[in-house]
Amino acid sequence: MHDKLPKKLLAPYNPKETEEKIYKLWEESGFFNPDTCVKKGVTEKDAQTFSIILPPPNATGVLHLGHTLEDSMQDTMIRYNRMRGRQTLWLPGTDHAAIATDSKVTKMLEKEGVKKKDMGREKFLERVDEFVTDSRKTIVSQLRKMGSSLDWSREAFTLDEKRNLAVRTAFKKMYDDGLIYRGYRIVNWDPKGQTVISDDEIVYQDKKTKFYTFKYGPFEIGTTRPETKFGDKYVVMHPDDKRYVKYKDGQKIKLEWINGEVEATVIKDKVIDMEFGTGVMTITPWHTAIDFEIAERHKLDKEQIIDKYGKLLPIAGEFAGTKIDDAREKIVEKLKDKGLLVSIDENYVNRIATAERSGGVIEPQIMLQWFVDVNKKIAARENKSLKELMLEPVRDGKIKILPDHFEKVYYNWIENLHDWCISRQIWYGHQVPVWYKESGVYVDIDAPKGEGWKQDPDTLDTWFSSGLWTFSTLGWPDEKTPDLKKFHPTSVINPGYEILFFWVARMILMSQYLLGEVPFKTVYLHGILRDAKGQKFSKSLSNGVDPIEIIKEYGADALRMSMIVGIGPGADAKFDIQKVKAYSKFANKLWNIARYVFGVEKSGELEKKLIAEFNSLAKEITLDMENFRFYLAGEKLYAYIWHRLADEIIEESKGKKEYGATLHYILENSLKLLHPFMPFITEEIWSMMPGRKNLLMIEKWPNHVNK
RNA sequence: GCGGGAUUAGCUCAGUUGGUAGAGCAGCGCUUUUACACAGCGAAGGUCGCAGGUUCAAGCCCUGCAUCCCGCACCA
Repeated sequence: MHDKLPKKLLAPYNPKETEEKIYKLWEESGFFNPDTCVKKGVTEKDAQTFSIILPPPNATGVLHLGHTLEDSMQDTMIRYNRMRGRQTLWLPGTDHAAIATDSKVTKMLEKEGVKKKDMGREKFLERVDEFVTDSRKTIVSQLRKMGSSLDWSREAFTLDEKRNLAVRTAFKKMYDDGLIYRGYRIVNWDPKGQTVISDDEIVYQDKKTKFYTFKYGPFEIGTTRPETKFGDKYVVMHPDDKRYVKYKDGQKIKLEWINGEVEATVIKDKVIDMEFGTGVMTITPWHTAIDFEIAERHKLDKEQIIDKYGKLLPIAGEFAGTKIDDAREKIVEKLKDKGLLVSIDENYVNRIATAERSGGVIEPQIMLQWFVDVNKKIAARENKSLKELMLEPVRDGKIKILPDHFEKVYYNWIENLHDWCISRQIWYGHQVPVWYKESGVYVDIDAPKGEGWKQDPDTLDTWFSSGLWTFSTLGWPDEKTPDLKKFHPTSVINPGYEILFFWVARMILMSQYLLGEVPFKTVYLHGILRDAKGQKFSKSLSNGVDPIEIIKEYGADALRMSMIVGIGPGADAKFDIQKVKAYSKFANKLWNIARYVFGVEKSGELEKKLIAEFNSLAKEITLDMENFRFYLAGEKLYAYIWHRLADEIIEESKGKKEYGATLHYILENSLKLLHPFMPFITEEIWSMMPGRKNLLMIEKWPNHVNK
């Protein structure tokens, strides 16, 4: 009975021999490109569209296991929708990831003993480009190994020429509308990375810090940072604090301080917490955000104490030029000698702000930077602010966030949102499209004509360009491209929840403002993939797993299934190789089912009961697919194919010839339902099926379940 | 402080609108009877964190509590 069967079907399933070959077949068919599908009559010209823009992986290195979670999910959606006959586009790209890449290459150079500054901007950028080109190649090849049916003809990069034009156009428009401004604000300065970063790029760490209490004239003040206290000449308390009623707002008091006598001014402000410490504090407006606000409110002087490198300025007198960490104890010593030290609390826990990328301790500074105003009313958008433009589509359901509790998290974030600092003092990225000449400032898409104009050396926050991603990839700023009309707003975006604010929010901002429409209809968030112990994958733990190694051993299909089944939307997942193993066994099971069924003659009537049972399963699965319940659909298919079809239906059919047609029917349609999940093996079996014409990837999803 | 989540079999996790608890892995017994030992059959294993409430019916809804996790925030 095995005479007619292909030889390879007689051996256990071997994904290694199959997957590369199959991917090539798909790619050569051109069906990853929706235009080709229409041209070749696979998809109707006026069919509904379905589009996903791939969250562009950072071009800082290779893909890790976490990416495969995303790839599996999206390819499953894409393949399902393609089979449903929709014009389906999955657009690939990579992210230049400005700060991350800049600091990575800087570190590589340091290892070689080369200093970035000696190299110069141009040479450094050449070196970064080399590195990035390499990374991008690796990433693309990894995406192919996962079986991702991405339309490579549309591949984009967040820092290529087209995207740069989009960035400059967006900047210019926002500047003209008064949404982008340049100003002196208190910003997060990273002394280690020598750049400003946004609020979202800060990581807070709890750290035991000494909490000092000093005598300050008639008051006692608390601080964790004595080294900032040189310039303190305002002493602030709550207007309702009964302990200090005899001191009046504006009253001047002479007192002895670190470097001699100073004249302090009493300020009354409600921001003070009477319960904390002594209820009195002095302020350092240049280096603390809240102090800055108090100073603004009361129009007080602001003095810089610490420079860009974390060293004390001449205002510190004898301590000038000392690094702040070295100065601290010495200053405390001096105050102690002067009899001004009251107490030291050794167990105080402070929240230290550090830079996400460099790890440097943030030193707030007042600096001239570029900002996006999130509160300004925009005439062209019905006088709504960017904040409102971000809130509205989620509030009124134009954008659905899954799982939906993240909608609350999103609102909470927007309510606390401050102006977005977009300029960075690094070299790699989109350079700010602003030119200066003496007192002249020129903002435009292209450089001004004439001599002597110098471009702003700063680059833009990487998320500024990522914010444009859903439409900059489809042709914008050219608003008439067929792609933009057809595929925007996109159907789904599928990032991890950790970039809901960084990215998803910024895309909504940009799209709402620049296009007046949402960037996507559904945000399907996924969780973080952790190791078997529940730890994050990280280099310092060296617990990384190379997805390519897993694919080599178990096949991409098995890896994909393990990334989908049992992982609910937004849920973190622990990676266990046992799960991959289990699905590689499932692949083999399917292989054996095919061997058996292909050996049975396709005869007899369809068994009504079995067909009805299968069709109702297909219907259920279709519903699950439409409602983003892939984790359920995959599990149901697994259970049906193994424990119903193989264990029961096939067993009962043995020795009964009339089951042939039924078995063929069920197998054929099971392959279709399973294809979005396990594309390689299903396509391979399909290719061996007698009488098959097309690739499985463009077969129609079982019809009878369509409404 | 504000906000969100988790708590289900030894482990990892599902459980779609409330209707007699599920999977994978591990583990136990049997089976080498061929589509498949990358297998089959069978058994075992859960007071669904705790305490109330709503309901004919609750893992699922409501209230409170406990433990853990994660965001956000200008406590010096």
